[in-house]
Amino acid sequence: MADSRTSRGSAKRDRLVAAAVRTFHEQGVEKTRLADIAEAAGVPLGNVYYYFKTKDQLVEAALGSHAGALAAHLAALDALPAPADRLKALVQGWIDQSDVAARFGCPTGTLASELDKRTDGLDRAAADTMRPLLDWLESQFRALGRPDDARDLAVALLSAYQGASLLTNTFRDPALLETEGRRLQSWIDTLARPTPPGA
Amino acid sequence: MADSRTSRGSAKRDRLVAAAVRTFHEQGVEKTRLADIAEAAGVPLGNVYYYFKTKDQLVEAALGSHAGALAAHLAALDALPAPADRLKALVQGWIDQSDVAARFGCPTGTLASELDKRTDGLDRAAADTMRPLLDWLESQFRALGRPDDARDLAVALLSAYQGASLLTNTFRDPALLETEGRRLQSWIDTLARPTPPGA
DNA sequence: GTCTATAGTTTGATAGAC
DNA sequence: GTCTATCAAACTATAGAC
Repeated sequence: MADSRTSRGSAKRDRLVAAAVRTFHEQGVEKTRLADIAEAAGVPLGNVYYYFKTKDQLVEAALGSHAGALAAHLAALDALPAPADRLKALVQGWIDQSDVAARFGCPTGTLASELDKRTDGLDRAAADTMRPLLDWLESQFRALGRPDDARDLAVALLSAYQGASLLTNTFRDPALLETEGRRLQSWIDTLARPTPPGA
Repeated sequence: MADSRTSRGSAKRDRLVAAAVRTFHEQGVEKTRLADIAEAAGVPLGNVYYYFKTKDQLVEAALGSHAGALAAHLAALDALPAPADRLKALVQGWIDQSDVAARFGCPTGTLASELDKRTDGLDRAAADTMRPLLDWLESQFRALGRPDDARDLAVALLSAYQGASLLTNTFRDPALLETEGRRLQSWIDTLARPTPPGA
């Protein structure tokens, strides 16, 4: 029968990756045991090793999943005609996820923060996952008529989100991210005109 | 001879706390073994348990150390006459630490991010460490003539720093935090006048 | 390809001599 | 108060039957 194989593996492999993404987000990489992922995916522990030789390979697969979801989301936003609307829609997505952020933080950000502590090759992988978003933001600010400081504004916007996610998580208060998100949306509106960047 | 006892213990205990703060920052809590802290403090492993019954007690002590250092720093900033100068001096301190942030992130922020993943009591302790800073920021914005949105501006400023630290760490690039810090300093300057918040 | 059982390590914590 | 030796639990990873 027609199974749902991807280019890299089976449906069971996909279940394992999805379970890894979810469990790493909720518990962190270090506190997550392979048995947790196996259980979440409904797969016996020993069988995990048929698809992933090491725990690190599951971390890499989780990063790849994040990168794919991000690329798909940005492609959807590109359908909007105005760059300011694209940026504000992105921020709206963050606001809509504020409850998740309050409980577990930003999925990509908390993963990056944890991987940054490592000294093996995986500490640079987080940067590769986040760079496309930063590049996309920069291109939007450029289209918005801010070619000179587009990169700085991209860093400022992504920083504001990552920091607000951290505070929202630490204080378990979704309102922090919601308020900051609305502030960022009106800040984006002011940027179309050549006024100093602000919020 | 006169030893340097604190209210809670001996000089050796202080060395252990200092080593814990440093090692947790550089390696993260989960990846740090008690043997790492013992070695960094020059104390045999078994002796650690005379001062701290569990690893979690060392985490609590590290949080307390962060809280104390923060309180001392804010008290020093209070000597400055103008609230805008206090805020900009705080940001300057962040800029001056950008090299450390590039390598290990914000000491308090990365610790909070990691503790947020826990479900025991320690996940709320990070909030207690960060709240005094948020309260201090709020009082500064209030003194700056922004009583209505002082709390939101405090969240915005601390978020910007925490997020910039995360990006700086992820991309191993101190320039990100430096540029964002300067942007925040000029943003603070614009806030004294009743213009919309921005940077 | 799938799964059970278990080997091999690591590590938090303790016992007990000094 | 200090330190060595070691236990017990947890966890990654593998062997090998099916």
